[in-house]
Amino acid sequence: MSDRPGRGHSGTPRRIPEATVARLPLYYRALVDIAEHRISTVSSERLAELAGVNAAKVRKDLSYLGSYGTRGVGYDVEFLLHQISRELGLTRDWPVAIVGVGNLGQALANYKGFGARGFRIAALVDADDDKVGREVDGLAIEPIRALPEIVAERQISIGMIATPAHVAQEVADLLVAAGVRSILNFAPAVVAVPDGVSMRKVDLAIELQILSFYQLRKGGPARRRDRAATGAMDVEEGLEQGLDGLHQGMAG
Amino acid sequence: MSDRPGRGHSGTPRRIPEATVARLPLYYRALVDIAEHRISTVSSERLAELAGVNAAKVRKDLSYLGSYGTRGVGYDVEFLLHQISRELGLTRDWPVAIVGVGNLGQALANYKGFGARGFRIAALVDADDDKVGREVDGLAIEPIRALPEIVAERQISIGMIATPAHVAQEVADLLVAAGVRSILNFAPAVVAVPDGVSMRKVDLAIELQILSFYQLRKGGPARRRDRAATGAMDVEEGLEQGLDGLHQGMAG
DNA sequence: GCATGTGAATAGATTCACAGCG
DNA sequence: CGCTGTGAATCTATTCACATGC
Repeated sequence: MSDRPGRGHSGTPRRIPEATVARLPLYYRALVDIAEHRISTVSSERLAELAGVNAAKVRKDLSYLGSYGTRGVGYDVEFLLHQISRELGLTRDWPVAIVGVGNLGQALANYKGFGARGFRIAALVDADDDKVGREVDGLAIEPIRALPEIVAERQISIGMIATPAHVAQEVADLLVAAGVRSILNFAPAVVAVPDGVSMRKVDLAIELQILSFYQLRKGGPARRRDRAATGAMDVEEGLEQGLDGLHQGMAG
Repeated sequence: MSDRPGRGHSGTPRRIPEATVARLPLYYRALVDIAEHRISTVSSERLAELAGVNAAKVRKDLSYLGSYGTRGVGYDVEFLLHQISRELGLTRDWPVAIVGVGNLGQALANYKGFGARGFRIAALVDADDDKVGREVDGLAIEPIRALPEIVAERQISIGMIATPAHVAQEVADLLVAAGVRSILNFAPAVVAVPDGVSMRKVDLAIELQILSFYQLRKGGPARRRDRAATGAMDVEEGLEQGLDGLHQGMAG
């Protein structure tokens, strides 16, 4: 935009737009899939398809990381995978602490899908002393007052808030005071953090309400008894078959 | 190319920007809190504080719904609450089906926090016949092949995908074929749906990777007292959030 | 020739700043 | 006055379209 961002591999710290950052994980996942199929090169078009975005966006996004493609050919899968991993910090270990070991906290603790790439649950913490000492997935629950030591000793970098909403802010404050600078909040509450601390939220109620908003504006609200005319949206393939692996492990 | 309210619709009077729609639930929640404190009027400034956004945004957002405020005074809490509820469809009942009753599916089924306003779990479905018949939170697990009847009879309007990633697309197709037009996907996979179907995703791995990206750029493993840097995210402005006593608890 | 990389054009969201009105 | 409502300005993101370079 103003000062030459560009060309270089010199130490220019390119500024990557937030929207792009949010899509890098999609490219990462798509590339992992592609790599597993032993495919060595991929076009922006194909990558876009697998990531569920459009090709122009892929090219623009990847161009922020550097010019890693080859004109007329595409992107080298392994190389691009490596670059994106590096940008996302997936080559490191990120110890995570979960605060609040209720239903959700336990589900998170059992979630195997994300331990895979560097995110490792290193602590389970709860304010309820009755829970302290119990094990979940091989990890003992610890008292929340031990947070400062836990964070320091295990170098916790990410805290997940899985408590009831009314203590979410309090927990966030404790995490920040203990030195955590990245927080993922699952509690349905607005939580403020100081500058320098990143905070993202996952809020089921909000998602449902957004869906409800749009559903309301579609043809007919759910009241419809006759699902009549929907023949149009039949999906062709016969999916009545297998569908085996639906069991266990949460999504992922 | 996925959701988006979209075309071919009878004349919608106002078009509400997507970003605004995504914030309405925040205002809704803040207003519920305010109402519980028996406060009858609220300014855009105060509402902004409680919702974690800024006042200009609140006013602009609310202006899309109509001019419901009073200059020099503020917004009538009850009235605004009613308007937003109506826009979000929270005055109706939205039966939800959860597909995939593993760890996450169960956590979702037990999650009491969202049942509060109209979202009611009306079906638990799984492909694993060993699970069929078992009860979770008083609701019996049913076979996925019964989906069409379940959706039709219980007027399911929202489907949640809580299966492993490799069957997510298949499940989405089944939901759509059964008549579901709003989907919330928890599986870490890109899922495509036809026009007219809304689909949102909640992806833990993506959130963690985004946090990891920004954490990497915060200059080192554990530094404190730092300003600048991040640039992109971090929560809106400082707000103190004074309300305590949110109701709805999540997780046990 | 062909797919990337990127300026330019467009669309969308946020913020500013102040007019308008109770 | 005080606070909403909103055009205008700004900033961010997406899309277009084509020159570029393998």
